[in-house]
Amino acid sequence: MTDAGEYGFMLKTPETLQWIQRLFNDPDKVVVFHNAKFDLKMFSFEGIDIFDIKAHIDCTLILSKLYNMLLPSYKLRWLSIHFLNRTTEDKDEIEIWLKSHRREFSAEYGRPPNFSDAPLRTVARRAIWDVTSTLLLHRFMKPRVMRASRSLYMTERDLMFVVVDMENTGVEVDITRAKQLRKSAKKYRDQILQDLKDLVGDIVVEKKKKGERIKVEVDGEKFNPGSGQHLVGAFRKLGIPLKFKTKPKKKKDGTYSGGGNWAFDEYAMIRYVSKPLAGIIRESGEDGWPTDKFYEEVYEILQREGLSKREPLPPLVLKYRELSKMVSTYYDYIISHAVDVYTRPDGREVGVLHCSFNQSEAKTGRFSSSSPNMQNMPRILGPRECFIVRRGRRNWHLDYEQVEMKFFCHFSEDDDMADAIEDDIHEFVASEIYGVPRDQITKEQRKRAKAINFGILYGAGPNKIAETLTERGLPTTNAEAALLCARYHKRFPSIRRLTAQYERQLIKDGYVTNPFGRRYHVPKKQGYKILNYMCQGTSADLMKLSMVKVWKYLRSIGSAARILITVHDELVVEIPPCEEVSLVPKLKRLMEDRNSYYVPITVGVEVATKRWSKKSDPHFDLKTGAGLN
DNA sequence: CTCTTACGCCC
DNA sequence: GTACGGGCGTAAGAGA
Repeated sequence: MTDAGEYGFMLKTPETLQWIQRLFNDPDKVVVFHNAKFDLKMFSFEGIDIFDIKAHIDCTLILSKLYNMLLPSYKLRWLSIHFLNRTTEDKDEIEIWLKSHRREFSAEYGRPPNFSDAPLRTVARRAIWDVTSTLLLHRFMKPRVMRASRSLYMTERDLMFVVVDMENTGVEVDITRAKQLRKSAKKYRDQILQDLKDLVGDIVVEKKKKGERIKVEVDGEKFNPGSGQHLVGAFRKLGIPLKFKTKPKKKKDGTYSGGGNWAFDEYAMIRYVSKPLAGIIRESGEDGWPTDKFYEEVYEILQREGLSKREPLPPLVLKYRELSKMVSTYYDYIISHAVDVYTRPDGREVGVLHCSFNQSEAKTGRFSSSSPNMQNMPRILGPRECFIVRRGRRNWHLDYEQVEMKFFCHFSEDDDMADAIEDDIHEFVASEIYGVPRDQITKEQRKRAKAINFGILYGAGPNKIAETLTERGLPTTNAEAALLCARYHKRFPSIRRLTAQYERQLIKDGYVTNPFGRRYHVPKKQGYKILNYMCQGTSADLMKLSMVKVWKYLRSIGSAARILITVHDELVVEIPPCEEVSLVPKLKRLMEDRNSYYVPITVGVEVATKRWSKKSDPHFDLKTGAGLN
C-alpha cells in the first residue's frame, strides 16, 4: 500500500526480493511495518543487508507503545478498530483456517500449518487489510509520537536493528556441560522423588469435578510433589496440620484473583519445619549449596536433632521442585534449541542459542527476553555454566551501577542521599532512620534500611515492607516498619513532595513524562507506581540509547565486537582481545553520563573469559591492562 | 486445547 | 484507610 493508494500482494521470489532491495536503497522512501523487527529479520534471512538500508523504516507497533503503554491490545486489528474506526469481520479468517486445518495438515506434512499455508485468496485479503491498516495507523501515530517523544522514537527505531543483530548473533552454549548438568539434576531429582514416595506412601487426594469435591486414592508410586493436591494429601497423611493459604495475586490489569488454596511455597515450607531445618533451607538458598550437600545435611540434622521422620518432607519437596525446574526450563531447553551444533576439537559439543529480545513489551520501556529468557538465569546454580564465551573472544559485562537508585536521587534532589549513593546508600539511610553513627550500623539495620529503600522505590507501604522482610528471615512487625518509614519520610521530605508532584501531573495531564520523553499513562488509583516507572524507565531508556551508541560505534570502526545480551542495567559485549585495550574504555565512556543528572551515572566493567559469569577474572586488571592477550 | 493458578528466577 | 515495580516459563488442574 502506498500513499497514492496503490496496493498489492507479492509472493516471495528472487524478483520481488530485488524489488524490496531497491525500495530499501531509496533514501526518499518511508517504509512502514507493524512489528518491523519481524520483517527485518525475515529480510535478513533472505540475504538482504538490512543494516545498510537507506530508506526510512518506521514501526507502528513501537509507535503505538510510545503513544500509550496502557492499551489493552497492540494487535493491528484492535488498533485499527479503535483508532481508525476500521471495520472488519468479527472473525479472523486465517486463524479460523489454521485452527480447522491443524490436525489434517499436521498429519500430512508433519508440522502444524502457518500463515503461508493458508489459501492464497485468504492470505492476500488479510495481507491487504493489514498493510492498509498499517499505513493508516502510521498516519495517525507518527505525528503524535513525534510531537511528544521525538528523540525517544528515533532511539527506538535505531534500536530495532541492534536487536536484530543481537538476536542473529546469539550466544554460544556448551551442550556437553548442559547434558552433564541435566544428568546430575535428574539423578538427584529421582533420588529425592524416591525418598518422598517412601516417606509418604499411599494418599487420598481431593479433586474437583463440576464444582464437587471427589476423593481419589493415589498409589504411593504415583505421588507427585509438583501437585498441590498431592501435597495436601501427603501433609494430612503425615499428620502435619495445614496452616497457610495462598493469597490473591495481582494480575496484569491490576485486579486480584486466585488465592485460598493451601500454600506450599518456600516461606510456607520453612514455617512447617523446625528451626534447624528452616535454617538449612535458608542457608542453602543464599549460599547456593550443591544438591548433595543439601541432601546429606537434611538427613544429618534429622539424626542429630532427633526430629520426626516426616520432617524432611518440606525441604525435599522444595529441592525436587528446584531440580525439576532446572531440567525442564534450562537444560532441556538449551539442549534442544541450540543450533549450528558441532563438536570442537577438544571433544566438547557446542552450539548457538538465539533468544529473543523485545524492546517494546514492558510498560516502563525496559527490554524483555524470551526463548529462553536470558534475563532470569539463576545466578548461583548451574544454567549460567552452560553459556560460554566464543573462541577468540571475551565477554565484557558493562553495568550501570545502582542506576535506578541514582535516578531516584536525581528526581528527589536530596543532597545527602546523592552524596551517599556513590558510597553505601543503604548504610547511610540506616544511620539516618536509626539515629546511629554509620560505623555502628548492624547487618540487620542495614538490611531493613535496604528493604525500605527498595520498598519506597517500588511504591510499597510499611506493611508490605514488614512482610517482605519477615519472609526473607528478618522478622519485622508492621509497627516497626511503620516507624522506620515515618522516620524516613521525615528525614527525606523530598520523596513525598516528589510523589505529590507526580500525582498532580497525572490528574492534570493523565500521564507523566520521563527525561527521555517517554510518557507513562497511569490510572489515577495507581499513582504510587509512577516513581518506580520514572526510575526504572529512565534507566531503561538510558540503556537503550547506550546500546544504539555502542552498536553504531562498533560498526563505524568496523569492529568485530558484538553486543550479545542486555539484562536491564547490564550490557554484555563480546570483544576480540586485540580490540580490548582501546574498546573497553571507549564503550564505558560512551555509556556513562557524569553530567546530565544530579548524580554521575557510571558503568562498572567485568570480564568473563570462559563461561557466563559476572565473576571478575583475578588475572585481569583493567587499570594496568595486565592480563591482556 | 485453552485458561487459570501456583511457584520461582531475574533486575 | 490504601499499596511493593517490571518481566518469563513451567506444571498441574479443570472444563470443553
